Amino acid sequence: MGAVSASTAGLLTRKRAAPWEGRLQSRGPPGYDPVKTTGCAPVNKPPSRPLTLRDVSEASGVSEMTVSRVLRNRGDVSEATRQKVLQAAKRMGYVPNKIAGALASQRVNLVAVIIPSMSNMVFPEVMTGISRVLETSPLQPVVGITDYQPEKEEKVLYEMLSWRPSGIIIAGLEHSDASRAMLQASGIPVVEIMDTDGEPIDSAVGISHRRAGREMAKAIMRAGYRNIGFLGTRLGLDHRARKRFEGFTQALARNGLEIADSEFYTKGSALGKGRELTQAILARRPDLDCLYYSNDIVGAGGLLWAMEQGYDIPGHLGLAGFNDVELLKGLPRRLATMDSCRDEIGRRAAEIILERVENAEAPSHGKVELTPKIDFGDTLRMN
Amino acid sequence: MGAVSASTAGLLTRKRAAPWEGRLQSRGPPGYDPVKTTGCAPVNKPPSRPLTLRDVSEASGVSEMTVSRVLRNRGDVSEATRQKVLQAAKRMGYVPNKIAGALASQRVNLVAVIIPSMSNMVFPEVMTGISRVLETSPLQPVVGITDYQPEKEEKVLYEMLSWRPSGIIIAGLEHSDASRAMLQASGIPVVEIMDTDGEPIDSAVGISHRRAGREMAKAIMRAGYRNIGFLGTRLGLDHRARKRFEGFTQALARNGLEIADSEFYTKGSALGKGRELTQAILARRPDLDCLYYSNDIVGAGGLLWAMEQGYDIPGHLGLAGFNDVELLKGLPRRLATMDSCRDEIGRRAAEIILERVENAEAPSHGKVELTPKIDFGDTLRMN
DNA sequence: TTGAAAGCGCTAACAA
DNA sequence: TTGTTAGCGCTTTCAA
Repeated sequence: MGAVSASTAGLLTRKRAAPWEGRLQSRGPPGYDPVKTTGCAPVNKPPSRPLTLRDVSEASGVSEMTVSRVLRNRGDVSEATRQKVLQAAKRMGYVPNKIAGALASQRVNLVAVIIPSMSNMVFPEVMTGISRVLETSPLQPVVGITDYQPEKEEKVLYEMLSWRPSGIIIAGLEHSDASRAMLQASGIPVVEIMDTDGEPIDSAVGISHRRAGREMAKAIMRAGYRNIGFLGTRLGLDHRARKRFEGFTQALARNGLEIADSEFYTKGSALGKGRELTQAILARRPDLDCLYYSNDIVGAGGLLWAMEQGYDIPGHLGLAGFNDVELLKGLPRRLATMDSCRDEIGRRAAEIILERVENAEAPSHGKVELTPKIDFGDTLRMN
Repeated sequence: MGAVSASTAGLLTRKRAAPWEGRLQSRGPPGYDPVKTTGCAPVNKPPSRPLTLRDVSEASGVSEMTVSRVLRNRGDVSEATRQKVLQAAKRMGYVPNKIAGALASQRVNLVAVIIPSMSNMVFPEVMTGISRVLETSPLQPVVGITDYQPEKEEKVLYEMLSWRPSGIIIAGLEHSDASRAMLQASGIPVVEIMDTDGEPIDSAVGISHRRAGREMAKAIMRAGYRNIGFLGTRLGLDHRARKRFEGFTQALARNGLEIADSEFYTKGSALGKGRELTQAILARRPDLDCLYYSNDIVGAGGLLWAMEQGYDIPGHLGLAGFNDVELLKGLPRRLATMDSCRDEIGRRAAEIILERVENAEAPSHGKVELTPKIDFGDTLRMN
């Protein structure tokens, strides 16, 4: 997702400042009629130069400053003047220049959101949570993608910081030294999301993936499974998947067990890979009685394949994934999984940014660790 | 997806201007060491005020102007001065202020990309195509989401235009009058994507969804199916789905057929809905011999359900979707579908923007209509 | 090769 | 309630 949605405070509705009085602002298009108005589009001279406040000022016979005030509904302006300005702006199709506004006010109502990928549905869902909260404010999210690469994270971060956003939400706690330095030096609120296994730079909201791995291991062992395989993306790029794996093996180890076998993949359709890898691992180790997948999509592939093969699930073969993706709701059986609290992570992160932007003195929240719950679905014995 | 990736031209590598000489610029972080450098993070005084060019100028004893030149590698600067400036900038952790730069140069290297949603995997895939092309240039995509709502499109568009981007890529050909007016008045290149059934404002890249619907109808009829049902999202919000439906029914009509029954949904897990709706429609009309879905995900749900029920596919029941999503590759059978050319649409759109940004005189490309191909998969008879 | 001056379009702060 | 005056941090332009 990306820069999203203006909020609704209305120039045209005369709504005066919201909670953001004096610190933040927002408004809808003054220069254009509401949706579906037919006819009366703005004057149609192909403009060589974009319109400025001065143009509106001249056209309306009101000083630039007052025009500016009307357009932001700040300060007291007489209703008459107000209308004059609004009409002129609307007629001309004036769109304010935020570049200039931001430079003058030293205030940029953007929140940089830096995430590894958009193809992994987890991140769009986090974005949804973020957007929902920011929509109630004048802040807008702007997204940068890192493709799980620290070098790219560095570049994207640098690029975003050069726009002087009001806050940063960034996935993960692992960053290059340079990235950490930039974040530290930025002087704006930073919320690291998705993970709490590590030291946040400022605040962090997420779950402990080590713990998630441990909990799932415990549930699996409690259900009596003993020969356990692990399937997933190649670890290393994805710190959170790696931490789940670590937590998982650690919990097994505490009970004197270890992973019997594992399969990893790097690219390709996750669902398709789930099939292939499951087939491969079970061909090699037909004695396996439980498979833990690094995410629900590979898990779903495995489930489909295993069902076709007629495996007794969860009786002789248990299956578990991670993420609680929406997609699972349409599978023939509900795959056991663990909610990764994506929506709440997004919302909490955005709330922290909002709070810090409104009150620069507000203290860091430190780590906010959410607790994911196991959903046994139909693919794991329950005890 | 969102603002993505800087390109790689290197301050530190002395690479002089690329094809963008004089019009565009880009560079990597000067103030920070490359990834994983340990130690020597920038000086760590919590900065009350972000650093400016003047700070670097003072620290290096070089005029602001020359510092600016070095940092953008523009104009001739002696190697000695160059090094002095670079070192100072790096040591201090200076990050240039693009707000100021953009205001002064009247140039903003951003391309606004306005799409309905991120949850529909179609759009992230288009974004990937766009990013891949823009990465070779100094332009960066910035995304706005409309949730399929014209009012929101208007707001997002207004918001984005107020940042004075260099170009706009926007999904669809249907916009409110106000939005059209803004696009027209913006004076920047506009590429409407995904659809070619209609009149573009400037350029358009996409496929004809009416034609896509017709082609699928013809293929279905050619294969001998006669009692055809339609399942999908409620039409109206999604113009492209509606156009496919129209094309589909139109082609049937030409052969004296019409849709025997249909089911629509608005929200919920698409896969889950695919199951439910398929069950519902076949319960009501057991005589149906083919189902056309408005997208592959609902189609996949239907396929899974129908297979469980033991339907003879494609013998007694044909199934077809639309979009060619990656996900299908892991299903027990390959659902018949049609590629929507998402990657190419993204790439072509970005290329058009690039061309127009480099050469303001370049003519509009008008409509670029791509041709999707039917993939019969395993769920449609081929004759 | 370097520097000085003049804005870019807007808003903060103050004056009227 | 309205207007005036200075910038915001950078780049353009022109002069040295």
